[in-house]
Amino acid sequence: MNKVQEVSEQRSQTGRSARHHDLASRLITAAEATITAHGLSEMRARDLAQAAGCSVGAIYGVFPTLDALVMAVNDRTLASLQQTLERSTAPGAAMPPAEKLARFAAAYLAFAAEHRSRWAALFQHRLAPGQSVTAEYEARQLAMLSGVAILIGAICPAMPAEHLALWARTLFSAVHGVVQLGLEEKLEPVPRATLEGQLRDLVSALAAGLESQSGDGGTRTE
Amino acid sequence: MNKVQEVSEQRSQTGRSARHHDLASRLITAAEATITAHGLSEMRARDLAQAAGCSVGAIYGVFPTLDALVMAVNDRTLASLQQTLERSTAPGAAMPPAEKLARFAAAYLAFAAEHRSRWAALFQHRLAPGQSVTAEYEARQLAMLSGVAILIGAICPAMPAEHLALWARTLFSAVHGVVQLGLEEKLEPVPRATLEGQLRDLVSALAAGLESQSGDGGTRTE
DNA sequence: TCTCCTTTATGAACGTTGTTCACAATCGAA
DNA sequence: TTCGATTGTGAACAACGTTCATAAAGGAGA
Repeated sequence: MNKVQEVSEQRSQTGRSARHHDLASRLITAAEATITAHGLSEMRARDLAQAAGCSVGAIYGVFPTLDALVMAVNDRTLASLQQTLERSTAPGAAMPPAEKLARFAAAYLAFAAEHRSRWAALFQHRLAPGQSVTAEYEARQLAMLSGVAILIGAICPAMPAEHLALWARTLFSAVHGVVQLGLEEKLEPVPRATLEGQLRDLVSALAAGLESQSGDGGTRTE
Repeated sequence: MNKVQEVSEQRSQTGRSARHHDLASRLITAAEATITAHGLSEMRARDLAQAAGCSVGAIYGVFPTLDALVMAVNDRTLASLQQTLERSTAPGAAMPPAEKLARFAAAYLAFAAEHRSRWAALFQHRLAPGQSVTAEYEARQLAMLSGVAILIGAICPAMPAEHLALWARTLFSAVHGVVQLGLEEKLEPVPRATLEGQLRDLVSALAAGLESQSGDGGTRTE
């Protein structure tokens, strides 16, 4: 980047980069709307261009690929999910940690069910080989996991940090699995109330198991 | 179907239907090989036709859609998975049921890791709206779940059958979730040994939790 | 074996993708 | 205003799943 470009970017508030950012924003909004309404598989470059009020080619001046646009939507979705989960554990409230975990799981199910398509897009979308995920995206994932780790730490105060991190991943993954296979339509769909019960039982059984083996605490790697 | 066709089908062992079946078999094999080698997303009609020694159009004389061919491959994969899981629990051997569950989970991980693409295809592939899954497919899913239910029943003899079925689904889903998010490459991939540890801990914690609350046994649906 | 009609195979063509590119419009600095 | 670089345009491109007019093949009756 040469000096002329640098200066111009700092000066013009309504210049190139602002328009750039506006178009990006409109495209993300359009993509999000499409995914919400009809799912990731119905997202089309030409439709997005029309919805965002630009030409097809303009998309590629902002995003290198439609996949990058999907990732931008996924970034937003993950941010929303993270906020929802964070609030669900009611950080201020006095409550048994096991109960907080149960609410966490319930909140995950609620989010997945209420924003099904956007949530599904988080997992349907596979990134091209060699490509990695946004730093923000990774940070949010870690934030969600560390929230769970804190709750588990409240149940097992003696557990070392690395084990807490692993258990957090395990518990999160287990909850995710129940939600995913539960909402999957490949087999007969499980009723929402049944899924809630499954999650409650899963979390309480895990919490009980964690308490009872709180001493050696698992995660052995022989 | 008229009477002439009926008779001819019974007579000719190397006639129409046999060739039909042969081509279907070759196509499934080709599709399976492609998925194994390069993943579901690299499967192409023209490549399959070349590999199976037929024209592109001939595919559609055997399968209504490429999706149907994928489902045929998935049927095979699920059959293989079911067999693997069935054997993993060593039905004859005397062993604590919790240990059998642990081996079940380990076998699931091993299958997913060793046949990654074919296993992934089971979940990547979404069936068209209104379409359902093969009867065999559903039967195999139920068989896997009932295998888990039996093991859980050995841990909680007092638990009623419907609760066993639900718990089987929960445990299976939880294990699946750990494996799926563990093998996912969206975040840094978790080492295989760590995943094995996670699954061991998950299963033993769940088993402990199940034993301790064996009385009321959960799955409440208020 | 020959004939005839039904059934099946063929691969060019079709419609729809994501992506690119020659060209035109636009923008910002002088 | 003028000019050079940047950005927007939409027709064109390649690749995809699927279809269809046409050719080939198959089996039943003579």
